[in-house]
Amino acid sequence: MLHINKIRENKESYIALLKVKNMDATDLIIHAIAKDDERKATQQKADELLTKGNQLAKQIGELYKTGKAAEANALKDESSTIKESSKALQAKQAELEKEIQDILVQIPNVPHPSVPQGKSDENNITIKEVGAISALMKGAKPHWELTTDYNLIDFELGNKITGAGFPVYVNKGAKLQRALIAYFLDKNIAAGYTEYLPPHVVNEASGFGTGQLPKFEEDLYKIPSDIDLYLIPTAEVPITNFFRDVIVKGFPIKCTAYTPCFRREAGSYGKEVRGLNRLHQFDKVEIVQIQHPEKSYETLDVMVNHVASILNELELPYKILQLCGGDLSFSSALTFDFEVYSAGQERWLEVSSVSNFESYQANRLKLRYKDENGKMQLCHTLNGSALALPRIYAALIENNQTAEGIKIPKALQPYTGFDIIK
RNA sequence: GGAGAGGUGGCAGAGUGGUCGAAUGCACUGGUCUUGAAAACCAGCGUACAGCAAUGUACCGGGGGUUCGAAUCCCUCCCUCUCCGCCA
Repeated sequence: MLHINKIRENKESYIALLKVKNMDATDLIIHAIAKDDERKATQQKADELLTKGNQLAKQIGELYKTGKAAEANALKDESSTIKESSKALQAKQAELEKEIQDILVQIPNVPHPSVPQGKSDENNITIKEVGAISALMKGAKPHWELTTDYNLIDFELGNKITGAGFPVYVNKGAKLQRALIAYFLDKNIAAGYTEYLPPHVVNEASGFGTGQLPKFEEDLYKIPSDIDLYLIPTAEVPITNFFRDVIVKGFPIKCTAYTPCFRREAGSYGKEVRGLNRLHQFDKVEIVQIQHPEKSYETLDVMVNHVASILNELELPYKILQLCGGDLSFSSALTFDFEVYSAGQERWLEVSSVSNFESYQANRLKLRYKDENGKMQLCHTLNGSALALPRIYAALIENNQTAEGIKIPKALQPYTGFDIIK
C-alpha cells in the first residue's frame, strides 16, 4: 500500500509511472486525496470538540471537589451535547479512513523508473543468458514421461487422493526433491540467511500484510473454520509477516525458509500445466531481506547474483529477465525473473522471481526503523525464490537424460547420495 | 476438554473513577566529573493523526457499554501462564 502523504507529494510522477504498469490511477489518486482532505477537516473539528469536552469534565470535577454540586450539574448538559456531536464526527472520521484505505489497496506499487513499458511477458527484457543449450539425444523426452519411466513421480496417485496438481514423489524421485530443498537451504545459509520453518497456514492479518488479501483471495486456499485461515501461497507470507509491527534495529535482516506452497491457479489449462509445470502444491525455498531504503537496490542485485550462482552450480542454462510494467506484480517496484531451459519441452520455464517491494509491503506491515534523527521510517522489503522446486526438477531430469539414465549434477550428489537414476 | 491467574511504555513493575500518557527501577541517549573507563550526579527518553508552530486529539490486549469524566466499573472477543485430563 502506498502512503497517502507520498501520493500527495508525488501525485503527477506516480500517475505517470503507474501508466507503465498499464494502470490509469488518476481517478483513484484524486479521489484518495479528496477523501484525505475531508478526513483532516473532520479530525480538526472532532479534536476541537473533544478539547472542549475534556475541559468541561475537568471543571465539573473541580466543582464537585469544592462542594459546588449545583454548578457542576449545570455543566453536565453541555458536556453531554458535546459528547454526542464529537461521537458523530469520530464515526465519520473512522468511516473516511476506511474509505481511503479501500482506495489505497487498489493502487499497485509504483514501478522503478527503469521498468520498461510493455503489455505482457513478451515485452520482458533479457538481461543475461548463461550456459549453452546442449543438443539432446534423439528421442529426448519431456519430464512427465521420464518421471513415469523411472518411477519418480506418480501423478495419478496424487490425482486419486487429492486432485490434479498434487503429485506424489516416489523413491529416488522423492529423494531428489528432498536433496534439492536441503541443497538450496544450505546455499542460502552459507550466504548469511537465517533458516526458518514457519507454519504453512496464516491468518487474515498476514494475508493482508503481504498483499494477498483482500485483492487476491481467489488465488488462495481458505480453511473453513471459526477464524479465517489460509494455506500459504509462498513462504514470503509467513516470513515477511514476522516483521509486522516491528521496529528493526539493524540492517539487513536475511531470512530463508522452505515451505510447500498452495495455489488455486484457477483458469490455467493446457500444456502450460502439464506435469510439473504448474501445480496446486509445490515446494519452494524462499529468501527474504529487510533493508534500509538506500541499500535496497544494491541488495536486489546481490540477491539476483546469489540465485544465479545456484543455477551455475546446477549447470542449468538460464536467462535473467527484467519484467516489463505489464508483467510486474501488484506489489513489486522492480522484478527480475529467472528462466531455465527445459530441453525435453524445448522451452524456458520460470524458476525464480526476485523483487524489490520498496516500502509498499512495509507500509501495510508497519515495518519501520528509526533514522539518524530518531524519526520513524518505513523499511524496504525484498524477496526471491532460491529456488522453486518443480521446474528446476523438470529441467534437471530433462536436460540430464542420457542413454544410461538421468545424471545428477555434481553439486547435488552429496545430497542425493547417488549420481545417476537408472 | 475442566479449573484458576493474568494481559500497562524496550524490559521489569505501580496504579481500582477525576489533576494519569501513566510512579519507580533497569535499559538507552546527551552532559558534568575522570588521563581513559567504571561509578556518581544532571537532563532527555512511546506511537499515530492534525497544526508553520505553540499545542491539540487518540492509544494501558481488541471491540462495545456505563459516566460530566474510565488504565481503573460492566459486556464481549482474543491471547498468555499455572494445575488436571487427553494426546503425536
